[in-house]
Amino acid sequence: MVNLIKEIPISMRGVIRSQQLDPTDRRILLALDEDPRAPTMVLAQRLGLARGTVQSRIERMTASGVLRANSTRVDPEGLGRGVLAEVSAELDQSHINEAVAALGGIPEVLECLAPAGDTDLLIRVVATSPDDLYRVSEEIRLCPGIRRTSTRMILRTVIPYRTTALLGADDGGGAAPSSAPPKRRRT
Amino acid sequence: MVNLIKEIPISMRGVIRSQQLDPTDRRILLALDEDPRAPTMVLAQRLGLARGTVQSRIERMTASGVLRANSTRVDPEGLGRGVLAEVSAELDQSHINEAVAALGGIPEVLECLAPAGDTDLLIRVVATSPDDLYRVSEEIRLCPGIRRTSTRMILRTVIPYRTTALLGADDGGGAAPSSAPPKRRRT
DNA sequence: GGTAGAGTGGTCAATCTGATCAAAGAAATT
DNA sequence: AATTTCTTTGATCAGATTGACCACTCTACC
Repeated sequence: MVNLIKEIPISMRGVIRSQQLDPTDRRILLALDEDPRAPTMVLAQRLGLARGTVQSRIERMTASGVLRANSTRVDPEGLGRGVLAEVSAELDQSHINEAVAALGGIPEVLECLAPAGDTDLLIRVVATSPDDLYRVSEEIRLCPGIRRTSTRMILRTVIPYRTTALLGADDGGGAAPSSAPPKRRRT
Repeated sequence: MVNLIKEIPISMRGVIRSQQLDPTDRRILLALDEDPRAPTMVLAQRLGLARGTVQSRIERMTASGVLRANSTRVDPEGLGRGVLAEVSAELDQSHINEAVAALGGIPEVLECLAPAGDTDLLIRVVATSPDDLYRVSEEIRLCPGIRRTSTRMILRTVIPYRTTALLGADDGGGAAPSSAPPKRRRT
């Protein structure tokens, strides 16, 4: 087991994000779900906002990094990668950077997370077939710094990735959570 | 343990997708990473394609379901959900549909996968804090049909979700994998 | 009260759009 | 190989939209 927090310098999660989405941003994002390329004029009319507001909000969100690349919307199945799997990996402490760099060089590696607990990395991968998954898993296992891997194939996506419930959460403003414990009223 | 393949009717993965992205689609998607709302005129010029082609390709991809909702691009951290975790859950076979429906009703549940192996569901969740994560995990645990859960907090995103390597893979056409075993040449 | 930032509505020339068309090219079928 | 079907291309047009700019208003903060 290794401590990845200090050892891995490259991280999106470790970057302090200055932008929090306010209700207007979120309304805009929900509207963009209908048509991600809708003209700002149309969005403004639909949302009852000034056109300049919609424009500047979209620009700001785009510039701030709070939105991932558009290509993250692509279903890997559309690229012939119908098999999804999660690979757990234990790392060798002296080759952490090489391991991560090597993993980043494998196209089928979609994402790589460092969890608390009994494994060092959780790697989300895709493949064209179970046999191809074996190949990808081997490729991962042979990365420098990878000591041990375990592959778990995903049989079904029961609830596809979604954020609309978070965006639509009625929580009054900024980043306050909608599902926080209710405030106690004085009685 | 339960067999989720037959029991869960609602699934995106189970739907047969007719659209496979060809090299032109993929070039367009890579160009859209620079600016997801770039005018088709500009994209066409950059890609050396007719404007009508870009337009019809984007329309086709949009209509086919091969792209997820735009809101999936949102980093939950921008919504105050800075804590990410994976919850493993074992299900009670007689309440599977209720379990899934209940999970779908929890805004912090981003995604729900059914893996092969020793657990029934892998649930990706977010929360505002570790304490909030405890609350979310409890909410999940109390869903009908959930028999046992285990929560693993993600400490760091080592490689953020990305598909560009798959899109940019030089594999000649359609959905053929670029990292498939090389064809044996006759010698 | 003063200041800074955000939102509003308006303006303008340039750019873009959706829709349509005919022709050419590419792919699929017979 | 010939035929059919599909896709791409380039062109056209009136209307829509854009980026940039402006003055004004509103809101939040000091």
